[in-house]
Amino acid sequence: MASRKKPAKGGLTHDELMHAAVRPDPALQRRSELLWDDRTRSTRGPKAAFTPEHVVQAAVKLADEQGLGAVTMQAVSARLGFTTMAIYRYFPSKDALYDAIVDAGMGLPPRPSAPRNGWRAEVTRWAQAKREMLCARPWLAELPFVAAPHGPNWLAWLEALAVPLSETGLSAADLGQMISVIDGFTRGASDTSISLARSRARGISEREWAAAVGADLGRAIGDPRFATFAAILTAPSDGRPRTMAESFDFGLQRVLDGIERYVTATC
Amino acid sequence: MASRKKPAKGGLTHDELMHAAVRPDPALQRRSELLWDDRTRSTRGPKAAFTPEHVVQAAVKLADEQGLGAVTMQAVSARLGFTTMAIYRYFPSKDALYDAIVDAGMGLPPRPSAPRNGWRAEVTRWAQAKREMLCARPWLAELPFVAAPHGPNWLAWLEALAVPLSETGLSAADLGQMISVIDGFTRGASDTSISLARSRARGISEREWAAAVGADLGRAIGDPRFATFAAILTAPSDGRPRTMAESFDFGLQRVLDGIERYVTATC
DNA sequence: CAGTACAAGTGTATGATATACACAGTTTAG
DNA sequence: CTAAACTGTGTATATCATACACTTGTACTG
Repeated sequence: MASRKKPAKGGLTHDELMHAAVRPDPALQRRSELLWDDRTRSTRGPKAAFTPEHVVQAAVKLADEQGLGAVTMQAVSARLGFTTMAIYRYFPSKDALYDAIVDAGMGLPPRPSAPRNGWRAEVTRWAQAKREMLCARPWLAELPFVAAPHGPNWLAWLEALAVPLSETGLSAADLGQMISVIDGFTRGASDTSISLARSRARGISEREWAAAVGADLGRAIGDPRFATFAAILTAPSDGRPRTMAESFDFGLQRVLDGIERYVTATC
Repeated sequence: MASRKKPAKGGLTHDELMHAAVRPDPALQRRSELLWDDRTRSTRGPKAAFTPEHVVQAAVKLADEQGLGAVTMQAVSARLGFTTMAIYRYFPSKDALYDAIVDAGMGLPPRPSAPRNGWRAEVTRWAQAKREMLCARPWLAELPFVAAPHGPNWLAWLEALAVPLSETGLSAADLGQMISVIDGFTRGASDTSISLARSRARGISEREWAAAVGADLGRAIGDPRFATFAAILTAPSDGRPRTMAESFDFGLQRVLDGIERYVTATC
């Protein structure tokens, strides 16, 4: 019973987070190490029939094909042709396996485009790629993303964003802020598309999904509590309907406008 | 086995979503109705010992105190003093209960401030309030938010954002876009704070949490693959460390700058 | 007023799941 | 050669969601 009612705006600063170097508690430490360590194989005992990598791949495939719910220890081991408990030789718990498939599922970010087009174009490419990655693996968003240890692929995505952003000439502190802004926007603004992708993976058609969401939103129409929002919903289209990808790009450009203004004012 | 590999950028437009009025599939429809219907009590049979509202409150309290994992049908019913199966008289499944606690957990948005301060100030207030709400109930972000039916509180938050935004004079279509931008940013940019809040609810101290995350990020330092990002991490502080709330506000102002620029250019 | 149809809470059963634990077989350091 | 260390297996347990049948209470119907 660990009830805490304190508001979450404690005094923790960005610096304190960024520069923390203390050893974390052993359990988390262990989970993190599984993402990084070389799994140096000690010599004795029988050769392992497979590697943690195989386990992760099997789990990712299951999640891709049948959703995160299908990723059970039994299903993963069956997929590998072994009994349930065999997996525990490679991952100490299901949570540890989840950590691993989060990082593996993210994959690597796209390579920077050959002739550098300026930071805005590169950042746009990055955000689109990240959004597409999230939509291609909608189960990633079902996991408590940020809570999981940040593995190598995770860092690779951040690096791929940091590189073009650095061209702006902003200070390191400001760059850190802008990374948060862009990454946060990208994740948050992809949610609806992710939801659609998840439904699709479950065999629900786009039409059915839109009908369900539309019906929910439609409850606002006629309800005086939601008059303004309803007016936005029911307004006649302005003639150029947008796909979700186009909507995302539109929003992204607004965000980048804001960043650009800061860059111009600062540098 | 419903494997789909198609990229998620299908042709679904914002309009098609917004104006969908078809009836959704019956299961989803049922779940949605539980959030809205008046639960008109039919006359026969014994009086119900409690109401769905009681169930939801018990579940929310459990989640607040011990995390989402503590919300089991058994725990909720025990909290109400009844046997496990009693709950099924009120909610047909755990998913339906989850839908209900998502909406209940969001609560109502803050009332608009008495003297209108202009859309920017109001939107800022809104985003801060939403962020604080998410941090106060970090378990909300563990649920597949957007996938759940959108209940009355959900719509109330959207309405509370739509009202000040309408002052900008943007078209309905653009307003819809801006709502997505702001809401998406707010959710995405709160993730780190939410993660911290969740750890705190589990009894992990701020210091321990920072140590764990810091250790993960610290792996980038010295690794040539993440040189740029590492440089940002290790750069000396610029003298004014920021709390997470302050970081959020900074990012929010950049986003609003971008929106403002569009407003100025358009209206 | 009688009785019956329906509703509410209960008890028990089932199947899925994570994971602890002890075991048997395997390989190699010493 | 032998024992230590490791591998996969089999079995057991605890926790859940949830189906189903049952008992009891209530108020509408005749």
